[in-house]
Amino acid sequence: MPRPRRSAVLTAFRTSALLDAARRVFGKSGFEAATIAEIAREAGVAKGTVYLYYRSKRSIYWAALREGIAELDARTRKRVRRAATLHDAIREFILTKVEYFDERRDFFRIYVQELSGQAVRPQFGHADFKPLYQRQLRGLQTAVTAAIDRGEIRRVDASRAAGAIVDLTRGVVSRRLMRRRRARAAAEVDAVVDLIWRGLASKGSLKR
Amino acid sequence: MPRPRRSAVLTAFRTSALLDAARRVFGKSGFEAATIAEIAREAGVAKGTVYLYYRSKRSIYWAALREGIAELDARTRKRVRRAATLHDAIREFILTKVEYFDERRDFFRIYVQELSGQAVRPQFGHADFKPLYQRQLRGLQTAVTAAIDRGEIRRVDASRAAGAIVDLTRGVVSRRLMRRRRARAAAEVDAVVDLIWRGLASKGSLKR
Amino acid sequence: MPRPRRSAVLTAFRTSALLDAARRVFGKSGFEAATIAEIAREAGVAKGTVYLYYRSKRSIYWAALREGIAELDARTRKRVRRAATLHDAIREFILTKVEYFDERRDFFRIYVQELSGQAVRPQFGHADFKPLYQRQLRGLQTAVTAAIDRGEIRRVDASRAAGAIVDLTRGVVSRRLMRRRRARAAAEVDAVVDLIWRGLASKGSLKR
Amino acid sequence: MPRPRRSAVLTAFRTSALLDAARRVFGKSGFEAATIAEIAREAGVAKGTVYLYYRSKRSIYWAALREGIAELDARTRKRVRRAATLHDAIREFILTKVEYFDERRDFFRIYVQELSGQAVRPQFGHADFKPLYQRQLRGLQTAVTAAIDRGEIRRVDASRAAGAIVDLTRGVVSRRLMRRRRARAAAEVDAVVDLIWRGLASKGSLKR
DNA sequence: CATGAATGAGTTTTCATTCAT
DNA sequence: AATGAATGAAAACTCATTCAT
Repeated sequence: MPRPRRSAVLTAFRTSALLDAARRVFGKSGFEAATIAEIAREAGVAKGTVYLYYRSKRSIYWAALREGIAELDARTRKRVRRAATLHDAIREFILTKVEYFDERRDFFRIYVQELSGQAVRPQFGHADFKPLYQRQLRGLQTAVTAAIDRGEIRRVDASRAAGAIVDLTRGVVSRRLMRRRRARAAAEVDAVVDLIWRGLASKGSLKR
Repeated sequence: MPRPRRSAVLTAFRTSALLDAARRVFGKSGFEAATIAEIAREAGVAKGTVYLYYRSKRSIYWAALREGIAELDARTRKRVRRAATLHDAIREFILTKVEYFDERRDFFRIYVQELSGQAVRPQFGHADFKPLYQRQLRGLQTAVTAAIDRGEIRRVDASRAAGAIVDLTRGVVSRRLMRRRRARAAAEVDAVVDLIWRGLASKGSLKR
Repeated sequence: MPRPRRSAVLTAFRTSALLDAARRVFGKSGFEAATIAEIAREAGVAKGTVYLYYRSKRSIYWAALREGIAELDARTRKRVRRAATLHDAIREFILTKVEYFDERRDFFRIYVQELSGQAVRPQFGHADFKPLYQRQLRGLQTAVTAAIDRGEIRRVDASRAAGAIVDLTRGVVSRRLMRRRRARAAAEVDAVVDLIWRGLASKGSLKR
Repeated sequence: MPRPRRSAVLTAFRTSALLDAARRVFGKSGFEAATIAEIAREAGVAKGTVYLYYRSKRSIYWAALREGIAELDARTRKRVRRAATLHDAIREFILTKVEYFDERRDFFRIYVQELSGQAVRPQFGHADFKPLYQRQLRGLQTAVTAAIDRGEIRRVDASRAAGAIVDLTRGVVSRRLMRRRRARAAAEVDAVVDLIWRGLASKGSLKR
């Protein structure tokens, strides 16, 4: 295996600096209001240089988004995989995201806006984005189905359950980031996990 | 004091046509990408006419948003007020929104983007918007607290419960609108109400 | 002689109100920044009405300018005519203008800007304007020539002398209007008349 | 700290071309009627390029004005400083301006309009402009005062005398530029200097 | 590879002027 | 005659993208 040519190292270096900068700038201003000039300045390069690595403003935006999602996805999968029960899997799922976005607030701004955009204008999103996002849903769905089969929880629509977990996760993260002082992550996560867990696991019919 | 405009009717007519057009255009493209020219064309008037009724692009955007939210809020309050139990209140809450946004997909796009924006950049957004949105949360919170006092549900953090209801509602609506063919609203709503209800009402500790 | 038809009265009334308003508004903002809407509002009529009396923004501007100049010209001629000597004629000339513009500051703004414009872009001014303005110069020139013939003053270039009188007049008025508190007109005028008079009347050669 | 622009030469070149163009265009049309597009065309660059060097239409206007005034001021001071007597100082003062504006007619248009604007709406105008202009007046005033002290001229109000010199200068320049064929500068200047000099220097009382 | 000057399409907003009522 | 709603041309300014150095 040839060691990377100088240019590969350089490329990796620039790419990383540019994506960092992009995340900050898009996170601060949103896609439209962000400018290539600002990203370049933030990354410490000239404007033209951005175009040596990315074809367009959109494309650096997608790249930043994709990288963040991929990283988040990787972390999530790693931690969820270790969970022995669905309960723990859900807890790890939510906790991973809460912790990740606590670290990367800027990225959350991009992520959530894009997610809303997706929800709302499916035709627009980048082809790469939806699958990455859907994989999460499918992962949860599979876990839920397995738990049903194991008798851990009652028979629920696995797809809807997965959706609900995702929705509640987003809600927790959103509200955390809106507050100036953030509560301990574990406490907040446990509360929402408790809610969803009762929702999934309680059997029989409840008095309304 | 200027005598009244020749025709309040005309103003109402134009205003309404412009807000309709604004909703469609902002819904399709988002705030930044939308153009006044397109809104004008869509409303069947000349560009300058828009400025006879609204001072700026932002202001017609807010007007469209405000009108939609006010209408949604009114409908929601009316139906929730009639509900005898928290269970029914939650059901009506969600159902009202599902039905409203089924009718007004365009508006959902604006609404959800703005909501995400709020979550993410609270300093932006119009002053009018947050209160209108927070009122919802407080309404739910009050209902939850009352239900706890009546012993309908277990002791939960009312604020978190309200947040969860809002999050799940948004999720349901989002996913409905993403699908080409929409399921019956009632079925979908019942499923999510069931989930949240069990989450709130199930007492004792559950095996994990 | 038929008495004026109603419409003639009305026309006179409107015209006068419009010119007053125009003077104020053009005086306050200059030609470009002034708007027909503001003139109409100031005159207490609707925008469209302005166009019943004047064909265009330029034309109401010219009308306001012309009226002011004509009035100023009339006053000046009347007072200058009475003067027995050139010295008095000059004094009356300057005094009339100082007094007139003390009364009508707004008009001075229009007048002086237009005069500068004329000086600078002769091709632009309205055809009516230059003659009105030149008549002043010729009047002074004639008076100077007569004074030379009478031996009141030394032989000077009458045209240049007339120009100098006009220039100094403008300067006095300008500086008066720039100051918050205005000195007595007579004192200021006498000072400048003294200067110009010595300039014109002193004979022989002076040590330099 | 950004390293110096690649080429200060380029900046100087563009700046100069743009100011030249600005002078021509503002001179032709006045501030309001001039357009950035026309300035750009005149300078042989694209519209956007203007904004690389100046932040706004106003700012290129001020820059053109300031440059012209500064140059004129420098020339004037240099030549006036050399004059041994007030008579010569006045002559040099007027002559410098006549010659300068003979070269730069376009600039005169801007200059005189701005001066009128100042006279008439002091609150507008750029902060830099008034001092630059007032310095002239003060310079003349000082020279007049000194001449009085030396007994060169009679006791006159120095401030008024300075004003008169400025007014007459403007008049001479104006009238020169209005004519198609211009007389020799010296002849015209001498005539007006003679006038003002007699005005200032003639002692005793003159028959009126 | 990197730069940053140049470009010009595209957007918001204003306002003189028209014309149906 | 009067109105004022509607029009759309025009202008300042921004910024993604290109390309000569």
